[in-house]
Amino acid sequence: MNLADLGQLLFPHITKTPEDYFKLYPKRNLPEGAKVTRFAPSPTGFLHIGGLFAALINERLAHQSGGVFMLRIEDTDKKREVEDGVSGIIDGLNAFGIHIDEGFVAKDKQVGEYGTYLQSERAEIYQTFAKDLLLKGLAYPCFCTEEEISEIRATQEAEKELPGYYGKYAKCRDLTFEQIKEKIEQGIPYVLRLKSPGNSEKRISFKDGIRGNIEMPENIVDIVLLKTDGIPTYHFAHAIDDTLMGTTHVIRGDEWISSVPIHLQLFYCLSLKPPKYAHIAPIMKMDGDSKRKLSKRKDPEASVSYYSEEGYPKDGVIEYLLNLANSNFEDFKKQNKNADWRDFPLQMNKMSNSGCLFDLVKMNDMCKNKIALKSAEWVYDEALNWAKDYDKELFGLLKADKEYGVKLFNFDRNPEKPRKDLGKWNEVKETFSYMFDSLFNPTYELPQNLNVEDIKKIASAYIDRYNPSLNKEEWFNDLKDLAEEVGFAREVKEYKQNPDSFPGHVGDVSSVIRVGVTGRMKSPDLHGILEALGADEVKRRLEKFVKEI
RNA sequence: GGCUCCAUGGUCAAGCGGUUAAGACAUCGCCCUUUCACGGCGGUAACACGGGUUCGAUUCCCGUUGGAGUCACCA
Repeated sequence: MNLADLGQLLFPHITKTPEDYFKLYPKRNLPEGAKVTRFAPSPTGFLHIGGLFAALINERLAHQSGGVFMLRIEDTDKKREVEDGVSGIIDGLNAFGIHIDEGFVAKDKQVGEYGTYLQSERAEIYQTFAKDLLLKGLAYPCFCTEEEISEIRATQEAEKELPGYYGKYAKCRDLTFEQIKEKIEQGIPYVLRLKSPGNSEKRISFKDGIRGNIEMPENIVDIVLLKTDGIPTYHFAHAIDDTLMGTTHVIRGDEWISSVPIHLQLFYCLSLKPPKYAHIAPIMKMDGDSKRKLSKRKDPEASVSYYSEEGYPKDGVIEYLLNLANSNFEDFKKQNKNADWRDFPLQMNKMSNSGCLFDLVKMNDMCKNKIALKSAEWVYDEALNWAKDYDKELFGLLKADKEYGVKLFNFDRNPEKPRKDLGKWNEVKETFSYMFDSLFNPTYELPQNLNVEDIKKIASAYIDRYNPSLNKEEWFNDLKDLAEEVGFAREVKEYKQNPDSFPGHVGDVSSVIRVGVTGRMKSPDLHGILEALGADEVKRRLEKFVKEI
């Protein structure tokens, strides 16, 4: 068969050659060792936490080495496409501080010299390379229908043979030019397949950046290069794009690991140098008593939008992910308490190669530590910013009085003994509900060791007694005076020595006031709370308390 | 089922032939303390199993078992 004729028949519109594209996209001028990486999602509008994880690893490795991190959109499957599926992904990445150098940086904005970074707009490029393969006798059109393919599959399954289009099953491999021409003229749809030079006896090996050496049988399947619509499959697009874009390291989910033989073969057939590969283990969750990948459909926490909605501090999420990637991240944080996560030297070879369970409890703890170390102003700003999108009521409350808001977040906030009661912003409202009149709806959890008479007596006595001008020590001394006046022990120690001589001690007195004012037995620094609330409000609340219990 | 990867406490994990088998989260107890939180101290808890190799295996090899991924004109 004359391959040139075939090329003309199948690709009459392709006039360029691969060489033209190599000239168009020259080699990058980057320092030695700089990594060029990419995150290449389909535009489904959904950013999976595993996707964020992969993007983070790629971004870190690129930027740590003075390289480039790209965002390419793999929209070669029309069925999966969602309207405006790109924004959700970019917004997610941006929200978590993943900086994109090249490719899509916003919904309709691409930057970089190696574009377009939208695969559906690169059809001509892929077809040029496909034609080249065809001309070299390494590709052929296949007219098999879906039914024929599944029949082949069925017999292979019955015979316990390797499934796929190859060897004797590859019926279209040996079509003559005339047969092809006739089918084309009849308008029968076809795909372009690779004429795999693979040998099932041979094995290939490669070095995975995370998993080390891996050995697998060579690919022998005549995989689809171009689909019926002329758009490439992932495999083919990967080989072309990552070559032209100068990707040095392909770091992706480990569901791709079994496709590596295909990819290596593709590079071989195209006479191109393959990139280095690294495969990231998926993030799992417990389902009954087996592990499984976090699922988009079943698990709300699979989506990064979940973390935004819940109000997890962005850096807390990223740091948890970094900790999952390299467990020595925690040591680094211990030594560099306030360091930015970008200062941590991430190492690819320290990544785990089996999927880990996503531990929301641990992440929450990391977030608590994160928030505990920040200033009250920062907490106020972040909480406000979260509330703006997710809690209108809280937003109104915080917005109305910044000074008051900052004061709340400042309770017990000192650098030596930071209070850790907030892990995410959606906990703010409940945590501080008693600090806002409109949210204050107490059920009064009473101290079990006191009788109601005493509680009423103490609360009543304090109604007109609170003096906001007292400092903390003076204020507490006054509480001790009050304790004494109602027959309680002035000091806790005193009470513990003679528990039978007193109905309670000064701590119980403060408990009564705490419950009266906040409705609960537990709270941060009571002196601060009273001060923030103000004498009038304290009085009002205690009056209400005495009346209602 | 074929191919591939993985296997240390409940979870994330150090460990690379000789260790009292780190650390963090969770959990329990004690201390500190006007409550809570923080903090301090301590406890419970692990090398899947069976064979080798070796003076010696958590560590190396082989099997078994278990788990995960993948076998599309989806990425």
